[in-house]
Amino acid sequence: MRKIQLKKVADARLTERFGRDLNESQRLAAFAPDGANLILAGPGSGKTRVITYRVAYLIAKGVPAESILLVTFTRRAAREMVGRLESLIGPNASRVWAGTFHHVGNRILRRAASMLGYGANFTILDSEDQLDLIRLAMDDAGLFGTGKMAPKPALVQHLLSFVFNVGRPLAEVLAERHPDLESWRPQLEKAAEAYASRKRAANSMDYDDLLGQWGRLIREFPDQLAAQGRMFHHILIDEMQDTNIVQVALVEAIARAGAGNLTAVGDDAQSIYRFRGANYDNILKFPDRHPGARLFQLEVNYRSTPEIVAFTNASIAHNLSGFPKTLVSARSAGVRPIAVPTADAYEEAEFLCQQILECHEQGVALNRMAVLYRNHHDSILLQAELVARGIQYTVRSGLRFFEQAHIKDALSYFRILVNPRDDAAWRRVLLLLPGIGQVKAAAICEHLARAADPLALLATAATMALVPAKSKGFFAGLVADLNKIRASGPETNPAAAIGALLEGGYPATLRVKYDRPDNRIADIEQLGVLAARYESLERLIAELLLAGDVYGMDTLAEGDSPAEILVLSTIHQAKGLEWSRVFVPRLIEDSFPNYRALGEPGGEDEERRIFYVAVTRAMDELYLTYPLLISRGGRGPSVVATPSRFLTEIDPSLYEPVVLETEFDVGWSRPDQD
DNA sequence: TTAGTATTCCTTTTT
DNA sequence: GGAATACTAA
Repeated sequence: MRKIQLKKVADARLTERFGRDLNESQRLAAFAPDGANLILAGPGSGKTRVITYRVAYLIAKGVPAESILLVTFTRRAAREMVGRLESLIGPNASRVWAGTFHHVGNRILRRAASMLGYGANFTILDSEDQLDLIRLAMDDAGLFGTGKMAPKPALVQHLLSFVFNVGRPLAEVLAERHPDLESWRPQLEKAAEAYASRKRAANSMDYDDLLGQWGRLIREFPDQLAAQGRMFHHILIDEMQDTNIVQVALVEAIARAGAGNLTAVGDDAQSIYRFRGANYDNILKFPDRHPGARLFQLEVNYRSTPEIVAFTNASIAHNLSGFPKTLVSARSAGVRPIAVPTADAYEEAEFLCQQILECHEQGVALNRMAVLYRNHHDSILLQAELVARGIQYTVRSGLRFFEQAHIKDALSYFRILVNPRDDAAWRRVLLLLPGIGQVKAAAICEHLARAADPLALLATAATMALVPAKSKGFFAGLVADLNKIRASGPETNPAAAIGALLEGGYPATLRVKYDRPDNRIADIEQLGVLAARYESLERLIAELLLAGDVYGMDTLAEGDSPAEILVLSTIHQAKGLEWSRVFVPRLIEDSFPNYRALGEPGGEDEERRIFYVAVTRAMDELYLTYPLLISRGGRGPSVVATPSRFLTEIDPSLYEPVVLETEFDVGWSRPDQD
């Protein structure tokens, strides 16, 4: 009785909050009954709010938190949802299964690994590791040394991943996207098999396997499917438009096996992950796949001014595919978006900095502004200018923290200890030793892979025979280092493992091999600080690899970014976020839309959706800049750039064109003294 | 076989 | 203007 009473109190408080925080259509969506629900939510329409309130509502109704699966697209989105949920319902929030598809897959597969022929200690391969194995697999399949130009490993990797994520046969994808590679098809198929078996032998999974093996689990083990159906009583999918066929098949199968409660949220106009198999048919055809599904539409934009909303509506209207829709701003009038041509990319960077400083003087904190670009490369010049002017910034694009060479080195030592069959990690560590190159490393790896316990085999005479004489000392050092790390008890204390690594021979290697060694060692020390938060090394490694949004140490250092840091981000990374002032640079043909993307079927529409995502991040002011001249990478003369079609196609009354006037205010030129 | 040098080919976006 | 690849000398 008492328990019911408590719940009622919580319920009443929640109901009050619902009434206060949600509008009518948001409330209807959040309170949607069981079954299949589709919530179409335009930018700024309170999508995140609706999902979190729905979860809170379900829990208040008595659904156990741990029986709710909330799949988001990025880890940042997951974290944000859990955070908001916590403020709504308290610590119960952390019991919800919230994370990316890959994240959830990882959690499930750790438990079920042995059923699928993996050890629970399997490693997750990042894209560089994958490339390593693909290269070897291509060699296995005889793609090299044929006298003909074989496709590049990176291309093959992308191709195989794409084939998996769209769930179509290689032959079909090849015919449609790479007819030039048709003649390589038999070898490519062989390479795909070799790659799969190499991964398996190394007890490793790539990102795709986290979905594929999960799929295999529920296909081949009906009791597992049933168990997951029972386990996930309610499934909510965020950013439905970015899911691919594999992901949707997974959750729909689980929902079908269980209670059938599936809520999908998204906006087809914001589908920007086609390159990895996302198909917005998943959202458009949701009603067909789930007859009787309820449809909710949120079309009031609380984020942006009417001027910005008018601009974004006009932009996306140029896409013929997708649901026609018109967002309405709930805000009072502001200023029109501003379009600024600059002489060249340097002037563009200068203008951005100047404008950012001006906004700052008007009282807008730096973290309420962001520069959002199409390509990571577009940020380089700007970064130089920001440094020159002493403006603090953080970059959310390019190399991720764990992808940096020295972090990968450190992780490889640990990966070996967690999963001694991890071929890619062995290779990396061995290549650090002087006198050992690709060939010797491969020989040693192959020798070790044959053993039941590769670590035990390491110090034997048979292994030493494979090591060239001049490397024997270094090799012994490696063995000692590994033993030392193992002795530090990394299973329970990952921070100690990093301490042990730093006391061994690796720092010396790092100093010889890389520039800025002190920074890199500091990075590894920072990794130790992060590691202290994890209960095991295995956990740390997996989390680091699935933490897609961790770019620099400042993000890693914890918490929200301080107020005085400007955000530089790719548009893809900016999804779901908002800023008072948004700057979109490099709006010229070839850059944005990306010329390569234009060559693909449906490419222009996809690029326009990316543009749409960028401009809909702005709350108050939107700046669009484009250089008139662009230099071709240092060499060759500058060429005249064409302003992006995404700008020129829009009714000029919807934005304000600005002409930059250069003030020649330089100290060394004083006409009066001539 | 490795390591250092020349050369080519780029370059989208992410889990 | 940078990284991955191919080439060449030791």
